[in-house]
Amino acid sequence: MRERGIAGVTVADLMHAAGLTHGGFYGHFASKEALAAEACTQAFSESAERWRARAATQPDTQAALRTLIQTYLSARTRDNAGGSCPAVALACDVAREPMDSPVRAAFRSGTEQLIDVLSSLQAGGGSASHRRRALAQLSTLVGAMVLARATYGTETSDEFLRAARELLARQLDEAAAATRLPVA
Amino acid sequence: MRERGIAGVTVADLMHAAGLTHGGFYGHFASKEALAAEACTQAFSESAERWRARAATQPDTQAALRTLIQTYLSARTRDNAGGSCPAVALACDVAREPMDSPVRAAFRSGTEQLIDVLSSLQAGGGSASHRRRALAQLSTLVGAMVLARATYGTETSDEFLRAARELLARQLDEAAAATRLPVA
DNA sequence: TGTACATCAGTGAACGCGCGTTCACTGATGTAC
DNA sequence: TGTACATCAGTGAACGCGCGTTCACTGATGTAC
Repeated sequence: MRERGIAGVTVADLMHAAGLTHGGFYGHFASKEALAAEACTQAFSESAERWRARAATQPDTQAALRTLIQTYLSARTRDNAGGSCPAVALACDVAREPMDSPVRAAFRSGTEQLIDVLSSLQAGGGSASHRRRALAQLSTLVGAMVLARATYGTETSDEFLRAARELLARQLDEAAAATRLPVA
Repeated sequence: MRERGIAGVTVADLMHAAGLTHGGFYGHFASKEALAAEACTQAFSESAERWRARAATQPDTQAALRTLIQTYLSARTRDNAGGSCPAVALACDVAREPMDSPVRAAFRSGTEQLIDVLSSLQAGGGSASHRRRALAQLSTLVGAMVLARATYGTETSDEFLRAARELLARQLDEAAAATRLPVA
């Protein structure tokens, strides 16, 4: 679903992939929409968990954040739409869902999870500033990936990833410098 | 089409909006896909032209860039999906199009137009650095807008816009300072 | 252990709907005489 | 000016297809006696 979008996956496809026939679907889910919402929730949880797990292997939060950025904005992630961040894959779909859609709700809380993980990796400053930086970083991450995917196959695609990586890295350098020399 | 996505608009809708019946569509376009490509091209041109026109009313490129960022990342733009940046509205759709799709090609060259306008508003450094900064800025702009639209109706939606605005503004301040005091 | 029955996940044909596309036709417009 | 004809944008019924959803049915599993 992350790869092809919600509308791009049919109930028959899904059931076939599960080794079943399409008729049995409604024994498991009330509707395709209900499944989409659950899939969305799960994809975000998995993503957030993976971020946390990878961060735990790093010496400090700064290194963790840098690694996350490098991994996220890689050609490998770009080319693997099916297994990567649901925020990128589903954001546009969700933006067009009706306001009361369960998929929308799932996206909302999923996004908050990612923001929380990113916030927890910020250094220096209070929690409000952590959240602000996390939101800005997530925007850049998601934007660069969306644009890199849309321009896939061109040089510009790689350039988007590289430019965003550099921007975020430079920003971290400056934040680190500011922490070491406060108000200097 | 920007508002509802390519698949979200039917040929009958379009023709009805034009005051005609759906049958006549194929007298104007070879297929729905052909129309989508043309609409994409036009939307990007219009967007780039509007950016250029607004920039021309500003005292300098720095002011123009700041104005562009403030206007782009406003609640007004977020709520007006139909009339705003096609990069945001169509990126996800395009990412799922086949590689040889005419819509993809239109998106590609449209994106280059926006990059060129943004590049032309950068101050200091060479053209390679201008392009790099433009790419990073566009990533942040698009990402923040996509996420703000997907989380529409929550406080987080506004926070995305604000955080991205602040990030980009701070970045411009630093670039300006670096230009005034080079290698100081 | 053996038999009858209830349960229920899964089956696959069928339904209804909406969409992109086609096509025979219409009727207004412009042109040739 | 008037008449016959060609052109062609637009019409709207129809087609084919794919999809979400329903439903009567099957057949394996577990339970009660």
